[in-house]
Amino acid sequence: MEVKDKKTHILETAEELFAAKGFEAATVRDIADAAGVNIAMISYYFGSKEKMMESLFHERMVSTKLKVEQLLSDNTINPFEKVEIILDEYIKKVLQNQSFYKILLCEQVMKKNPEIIKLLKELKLGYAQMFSEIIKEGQKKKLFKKNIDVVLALTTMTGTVTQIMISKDYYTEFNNIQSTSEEELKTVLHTKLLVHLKNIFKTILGYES
Amino acid sequence: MEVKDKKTHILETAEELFAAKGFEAATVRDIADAAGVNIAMISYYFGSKEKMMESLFHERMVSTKLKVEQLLSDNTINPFEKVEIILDEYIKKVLQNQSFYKILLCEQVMKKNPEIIKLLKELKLGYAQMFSEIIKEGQKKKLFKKNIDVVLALTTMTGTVTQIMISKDYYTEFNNIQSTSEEELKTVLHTKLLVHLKNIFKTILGYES
DNA sequence: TAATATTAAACAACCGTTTAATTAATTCAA
DNA sequence: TTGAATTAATTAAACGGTTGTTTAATATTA
Repeated sequence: MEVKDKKTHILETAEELFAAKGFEAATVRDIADAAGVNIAMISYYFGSKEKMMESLFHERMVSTKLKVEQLLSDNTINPFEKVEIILDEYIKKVLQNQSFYKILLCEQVMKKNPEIIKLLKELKLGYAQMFSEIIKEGQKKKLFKKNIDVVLALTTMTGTVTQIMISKDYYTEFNNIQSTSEEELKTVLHTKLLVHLKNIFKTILGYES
Repeated sequence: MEVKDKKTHILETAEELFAAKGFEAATVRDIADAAGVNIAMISYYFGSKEKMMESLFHERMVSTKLKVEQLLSDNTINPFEKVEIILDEYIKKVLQNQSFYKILLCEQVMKKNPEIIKLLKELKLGYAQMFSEIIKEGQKKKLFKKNIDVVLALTTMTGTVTQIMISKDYYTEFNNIQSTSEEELKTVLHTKLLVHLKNIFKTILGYES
């Protein structure tokens, strides 16, 4: 196996264990064992356990921003369709990278690693700024109402999707669909969440289709 | 100081440290030092660090269920007003017990302690059941629409409020209100969240005031 | 006097990281 | 293409420090 593949493999293993046990409880021995490498390799490759976590965040967060930026400048799509695309992309991303978003959630609670909270702040404010411009565009075209709370709107999006992720077992149990496979459940949740959030955002934005 | 007061004091100190550092990172020495007691007192009073955590959850979760149960059986209040009360009470509770709800959030992610996830499951499903009955009542009176996804609705409530709690610094920064005190901010957030969620729930329930 | 509360010290186990030795891969003149 | 020289990768073992918990002695209260 190549060096880069090995680093990636360790990072993916660490991601799963951090999500399942938390950063502190997932020991470097756990991670090394699960990845099938020597303990010393983690310091050798990443410098430290903490820097490994930072590497993970860098790895996972670079790809996020690009798509929204190019979406923003597309004049052939109307503002609410842009919102729909953002909702769809976000739901997809969270459901397909649940481990990382679990880690992200806990990291937002603790705010312990300065490098990570810096990265997160940039991403969040940048995201809010871009979303804000879509809203402004919609307001100019008289499609959206005035005085929309951008952060509150995005909070409902991230909050709802994140919350479903960490409590999907209650969802299946309450709705008696425990038998469905993980992959099926993802599809169901994606569809349900998208319809749910679209309706909510129509209200938030004052948009009438 | 009485024994019960002392136990409560330790538990409150632990609560703050668990929320700030996480369960693993907050050591019994941290907690004992911060509470001004000997390390051995934690095992003496609670049995172990883990059981101390369980004590905290028992302590914080008993008071939650009662209010909603008596609300349910009150026939003088119409269904949407009941929903409004639930929203108001939940927002208040989270904003006033942020440390606990941060711990709760992380614990939902990890699902490590069986005793806690059992408690949580009971509470969540019970809550959903009661909320479901309010919705049924509203549907019978032709106030709410059919086919309402109860869990999804509650998810938006808990998700939005929880997410605001862990990212309120972005809220203040984006809206340029960093100068406001913590207590003022709570009031502002309570008001904003309540209006925001009321509108959302009108959509979700199909209720027209 | 008996039960309870509190303490400092010690316990074994585990933590993340480093070391020093060994193996594997790469480089490059012949 | 070969084979010595150099660099990189991998290992087991050890490092000092910290972890949650317990002990045995002392102080406090009933």
